[in-house]
Amino acid sequence: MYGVRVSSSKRPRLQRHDVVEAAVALADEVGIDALSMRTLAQRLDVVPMALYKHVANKDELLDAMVDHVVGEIEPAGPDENWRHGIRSRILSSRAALLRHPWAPGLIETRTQASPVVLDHMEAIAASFRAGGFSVDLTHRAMHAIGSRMWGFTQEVFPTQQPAQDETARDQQFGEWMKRYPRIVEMATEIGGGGGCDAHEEFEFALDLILDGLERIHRESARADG
Amino acid sequence: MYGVRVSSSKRPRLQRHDVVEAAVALADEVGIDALSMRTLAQRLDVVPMALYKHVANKDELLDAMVDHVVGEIEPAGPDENWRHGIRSRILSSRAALLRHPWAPGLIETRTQASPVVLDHMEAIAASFRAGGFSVDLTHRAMHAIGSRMWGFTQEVFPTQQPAQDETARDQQFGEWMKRYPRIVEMATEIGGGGGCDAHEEFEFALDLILDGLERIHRESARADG
DNA sequence: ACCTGAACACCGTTCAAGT
DNA sequence: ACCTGAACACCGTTCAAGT
Repeated sequence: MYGVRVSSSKRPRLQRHDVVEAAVALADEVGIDALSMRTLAQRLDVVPMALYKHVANKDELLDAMVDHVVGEIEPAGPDENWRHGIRSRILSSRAALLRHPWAPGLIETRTQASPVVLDHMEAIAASFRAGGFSVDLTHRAMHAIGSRMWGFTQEVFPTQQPAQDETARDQQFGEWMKRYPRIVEMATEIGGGGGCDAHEEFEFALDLILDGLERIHRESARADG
Repeated sequence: MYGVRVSSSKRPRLQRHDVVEAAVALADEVGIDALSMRTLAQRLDVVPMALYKHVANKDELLDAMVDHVVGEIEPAGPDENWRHGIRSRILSSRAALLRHPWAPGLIETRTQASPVVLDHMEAIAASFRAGGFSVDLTHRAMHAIGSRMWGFTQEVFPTQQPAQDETARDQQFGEWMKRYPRIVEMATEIGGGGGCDAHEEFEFALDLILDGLERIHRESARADG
């Protein structure tokens, strides 16, 4: 009571896993920009330098965070159909990454691929190959899927924050109508809300690419046979 | 002589444009991470605070840098064919962005779209609409293209740096062969070099998407007629 | 041998004191 | 009115001094 903390000697020794887990949780709460070695240490009730026992530097911590998130992907069981297998793996990847909005940005900036990341890519490539894709077409297919293999796409539509007072807002809208009519009609298209179902858009684009790949694969198979 | 500088009063007054241009050049040279308000000020032979006369803060500077790069895109003339028009605009966008490797990452992280950015998107959307695409299909098409509308794709293949000594490298390669056979065969596929033609891959994926859109568009037009 | 506080070399930005 | 140096509140990380 009186807010007196339990003796710190009672606290179990910090493990690398605890550090990474806390970092992921903190990033979820406050965003990746607010995650510093110092704020993380504070959260763990530890001196900043103590973290360096478990990670060589911040970059290694970020790598470990990516691994942690990618590790949450539930691998779908093997599927006879290459397309179903890849599709469900990607959607499961999407589900995992959606829980950690900062993860896509981190995956993109990592320079060294970790084993966990490579496992995911290997699994997708193996599905294509098992489906009869040539090495070359598999390679192209991986590029075509790109970051969508992680279940995210770069959001291209800006989140414009509306002006404060009503007249300024009307005026701004009028200007947009004149200069960006095609963007405005898209933004206002759906139920007037302007928001769009990101998941539906994701599946549409994914299927568009898989359709294309399937077609090319079929044609090249016919040409060979 | 003797390294004595010309009186600083001779230096023409700094303009916003100079600041942005110098920032772009500096980022090209030393990378975006090494670009700080302080290093930029030093490059311009000016006290850091002088920059704040021309940009409100660093974020606004980054916005301006994006605008500068996007402004380098040569808009292709209007094209009868929606597909040719969009394709050439995207390839011209790619050419501009390739000169500034840091630009994609910056475009992705900007939260507010600038007029220059919106102009680019508007032009592409307008091409779809002029080609007879419905508002809804245009919307989906924009999402499907995603960041490819700027001419870049997230690089998904890791740049693994090989081990130092030869035996360690052989051993590492052996492990990879066992664990990531599909990735290894893709990496070694082309001429043994392992490098792939990024531009060819880009065009392949772009055409894959445009093919798909063209097909859907044709089918929906037939259904309507 | 282990731990850690102070210190270093940076950031972006504020602000008051100078001209 | 304009400019700017010092200062503030942060960073990631080093390192030597403490136990």
